[in-house]
Amino acid sequence: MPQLKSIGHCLTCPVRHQSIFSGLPEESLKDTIGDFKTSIMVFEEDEIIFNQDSDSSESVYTLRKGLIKICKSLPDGRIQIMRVLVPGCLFGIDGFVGEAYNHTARALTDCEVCKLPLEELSELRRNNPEIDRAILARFIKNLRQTEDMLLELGAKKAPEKLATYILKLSESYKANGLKLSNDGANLSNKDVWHSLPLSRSEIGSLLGLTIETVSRFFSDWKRKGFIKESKGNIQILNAAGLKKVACIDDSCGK
Amino acid sequence: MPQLKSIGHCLTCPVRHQSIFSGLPEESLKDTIGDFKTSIMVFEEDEIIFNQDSDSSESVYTLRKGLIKICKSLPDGRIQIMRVLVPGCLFGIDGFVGEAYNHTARALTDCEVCKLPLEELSELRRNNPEIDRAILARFIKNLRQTEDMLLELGAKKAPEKLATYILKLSESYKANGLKLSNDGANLSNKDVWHSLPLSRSEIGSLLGLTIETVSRFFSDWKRKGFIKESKGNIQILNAAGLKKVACIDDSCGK
DNA sequence: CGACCGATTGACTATTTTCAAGTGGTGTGG
DNA sequence: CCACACCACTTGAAAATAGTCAATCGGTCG
Repeated sequence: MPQLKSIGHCLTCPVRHQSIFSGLPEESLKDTIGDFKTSIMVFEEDEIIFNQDSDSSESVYTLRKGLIKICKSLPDGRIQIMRVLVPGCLFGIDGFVGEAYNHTARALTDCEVCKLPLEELSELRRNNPEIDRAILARFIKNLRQTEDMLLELGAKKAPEKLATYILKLSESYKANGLKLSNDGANLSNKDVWHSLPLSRSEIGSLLGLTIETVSRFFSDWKRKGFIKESKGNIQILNAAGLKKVACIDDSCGK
Repeated sequence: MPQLKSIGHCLTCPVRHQSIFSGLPEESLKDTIGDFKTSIMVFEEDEIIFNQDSDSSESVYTLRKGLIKICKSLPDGRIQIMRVLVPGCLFGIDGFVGEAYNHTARALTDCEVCKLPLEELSELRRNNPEIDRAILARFIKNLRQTEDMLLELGAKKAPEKLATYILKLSESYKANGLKLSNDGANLSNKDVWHSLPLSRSEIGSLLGLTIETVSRFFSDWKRKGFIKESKGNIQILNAAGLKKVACIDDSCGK
């Protein structure tokens, strides 16, 4: 069951510097959003934060801890994952037009979420150009990512989609300096492992493929020495090889 | 060649009531945006309004006349159409973060476009809650449509995609009361024809299919009496049949 | 130990693409 | 006015791609 953990305090928020309030200097933070009350909620793995169609959108959320998947589904039950949220992500921004959410948010791992009442955030936005810009920027980034994904799904073949996914995953780890989990002993410092946030079946659901297709190409690339995998972590051994498969630059069969 | 036609006048704009200024009452329109200069530009079929990556975004556009396709492409030349704009649509809103556009806008037919300098629109937005809301609402609608499309491309099979496309096209004609072109003589008043804005190849590019696949299912449905086609116009004879194929409600194999 | 679950693998099938040939309408030039 | 080229679309046959079904592996947990 989702649970209210506490009232949020922006000053001590673990994702303060990734949040939409990151543009505000420490000293004005309190004045600006001092009386702005947010609820920290805790969700367990697989619990739903909000639901496509059925939930009406009265809140906007920021992910503090854990991972969340944003999904849509067809009447017969097929599921498409639209994107995966990492700590700092703003979501549920659909709400600004005050209808139902257009998608479902579901906890991929146990997680912690900061819930912002839509009304108050709107006002905050009106009075703070910084915050307004931050929200808008996220909006646009979100739209761009969704468009990029549309190209992936519409134009690419299975191996291209998969290779692109692995490479982008790795990119995003590098960019955010996220946890690179070394699982112990005999690693050179050039060995960079990334934890795979999604199961095979979820990767399939993200890329419009079946679990078997995902598995086959991964196996293939392991045999070819492109990647290595161990306990939910993945290592890219031959990025150039993957890039050639992925069709992300001119190295693909132009 | 794209050509400057004239300076825009919002009061006499053909899409004034679909535009982001539609919320402003006639009398305040002049005061609010009186000194706000826009350029009306004319593009011929297939000309590019702006280009993915190469063009930096300094303007936002409203389509006044004609149709535009928003596309992205892969390095090897494959093209994905993201959406098709109809008169009144705002586009190029990427620009609010001031980077390159994330996609290419290309004239599907000869068309007329109103170009709004980004700077001025931003200011206008700051000072007019109405306009701000209108822009935000379009943003969200755009994001939702893109997400919906992601589900179409990721989760559906060819016939489902195609049937959905035809049905949605018909819906949007009904919703907007757009031109239903009767091509002449012996039509009962129940015969509603919709002009098909896209060629077979473009439909394929929108749905991630080849031209042949599109053609085959259309032929199939003509034989089955689901649809009829004549000179670029299409008529739905059996919506229920198409819906069953489309997987848009519970009638699909749940 | 045994049950369970995610992942892998193989064999087969279905779907979609590719390649190639043909159709039909439109417009141009002789 | 006809012949011709051109273009979008259609159709068929073969090939590639991805999905389905089923058996199996390997790890984890009670």
